[in-house]
Amino acid sequence: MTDTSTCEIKTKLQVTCRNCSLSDLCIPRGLSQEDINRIAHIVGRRKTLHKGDYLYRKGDKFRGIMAIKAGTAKLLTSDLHGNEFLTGYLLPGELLGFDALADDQHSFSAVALETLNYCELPADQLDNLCREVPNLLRELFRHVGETLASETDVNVLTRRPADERVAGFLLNLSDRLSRRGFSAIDFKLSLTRQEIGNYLGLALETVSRSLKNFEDSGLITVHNKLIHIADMERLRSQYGRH
Amino acid sequence: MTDTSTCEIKTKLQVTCRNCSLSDLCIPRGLSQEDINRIAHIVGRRKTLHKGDYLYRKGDKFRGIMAIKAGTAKLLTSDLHGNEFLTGYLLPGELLGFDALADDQHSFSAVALETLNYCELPADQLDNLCREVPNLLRELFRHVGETLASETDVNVLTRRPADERVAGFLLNLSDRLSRRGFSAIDFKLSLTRQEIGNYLGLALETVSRSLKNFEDSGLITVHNKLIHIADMERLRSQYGRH
DNA sequence: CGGAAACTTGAAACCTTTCAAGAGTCGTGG
DNA sequence: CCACGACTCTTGAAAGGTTTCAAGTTTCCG
Repeated sequence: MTDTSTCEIKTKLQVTCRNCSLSDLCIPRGLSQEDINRIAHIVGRRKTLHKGDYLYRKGDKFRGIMAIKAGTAKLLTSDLHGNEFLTGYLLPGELLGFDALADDQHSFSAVALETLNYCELPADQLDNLCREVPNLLRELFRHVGETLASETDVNVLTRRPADERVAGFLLNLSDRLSRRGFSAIDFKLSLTRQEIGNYLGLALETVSRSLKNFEDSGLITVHNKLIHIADMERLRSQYGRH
Repeated sequence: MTDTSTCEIKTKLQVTCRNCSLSDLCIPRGLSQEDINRIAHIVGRRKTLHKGDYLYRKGDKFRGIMAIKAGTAKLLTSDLHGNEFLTGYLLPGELLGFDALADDQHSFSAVALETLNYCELPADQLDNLCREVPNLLRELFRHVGETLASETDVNVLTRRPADERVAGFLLNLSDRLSRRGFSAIDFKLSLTRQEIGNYLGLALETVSRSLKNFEDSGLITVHNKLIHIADMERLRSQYGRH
């Protein structure tokens, strides 16, 4: 019993932004300790979802900005003909919800790719909070800007040949993971080949073949969803874009 | 002499947001008359550029948000290999500069495609102005959201076949023009086939062929850069996405 | 363990690009 | 005002990369 309650206290403590291991990564970067405290009691407690659960659905009213604490998510949208498009892949520490900024309702659906933890900055308190914490506004804008930039990256990437797209995808992932404290050379893809292909505008078979190419060239090793980057230098120089 | 000075006064009056013919379209939408007045004296006077002039260059420090009053502009970026990418095409009444939000320096270059008029909301006054005019903040966020949404649109579009991409480009243009009071069925492309192709991830010859296809099908007529949409219904139903 | 889903691999089909040549458009200067 | 040259656009044919189709293998999960 005491064990359980200790555990509960720990969990509660973890909920606050101040103690969050991701505090440098999601919103609070660039905010003072005082700022963070003020945000902490407004950010909702951490919530948990499971694989396939929706964080929100296309058309939903904007509820707030969400920060992924653990797990990954994908963003989906579709056109009239029923074609589905995977428009985003979110990692722990990344923010989502900006797709509702234009008209207050989401243009994407967000789906958990595995068990997922997140917390939320409620929309109805954003205004007040921004007034109280001036730096928060700048941080939010910066995040939207990053979202915009990453959208452009994919945009530019999909005008390149298949191998470059897949390599760009791996390098982008590697970069984002390492910035968040994960390994830059060993990671697991939560997306299927089909989903990666959808994201990059390629057939799933082409993704498979590109990965094979890289493996044959000694750039990476692939074990199903597990990727190991064996020669980052060469991968970058052959296929890198920045 | 009196004539000239009258003309000058007119020009000066036109400079303020209050009298701007685009007031419903750029920032002030959703702002009260009072709000607009407060913005008006901060927005710089209208500036003029000519074809090929830069509004800003990739790497430039963020100076502020710009609103195009007359003329069009393109957004360019490039990768390490020197490949250039056209990532945007801006019409009168549209805002640009958001590509500097992430790290305070522009990730695109913005180039005038013809004689261009614009005004500017200076970066160093954005904070103060947002404090004074609470609705402005929401408007700005809404605009960033729209920029994000249109980026996604292109993203999704470039995963479709060539004809659909070109049709989507025309429909998008038609829609944006009509929302700004221009004809939805007769308009001039300021971009070359090469640039359209770059924007859509197609060879310039493919753009030319797609336009030819539409013309042969009676959907549009083309006279060099002049486009006339002859059968909007069919164009939409065959190639539309929303 | 068994079935469904995911992945790999090969070959043919298809769409888009590339290459090439000619026609049209535009701006400038004689 | 016409001519010239540069740039843009069109059009055809061949080349090339990616997709589709198909079949077999592996992985995952109940």
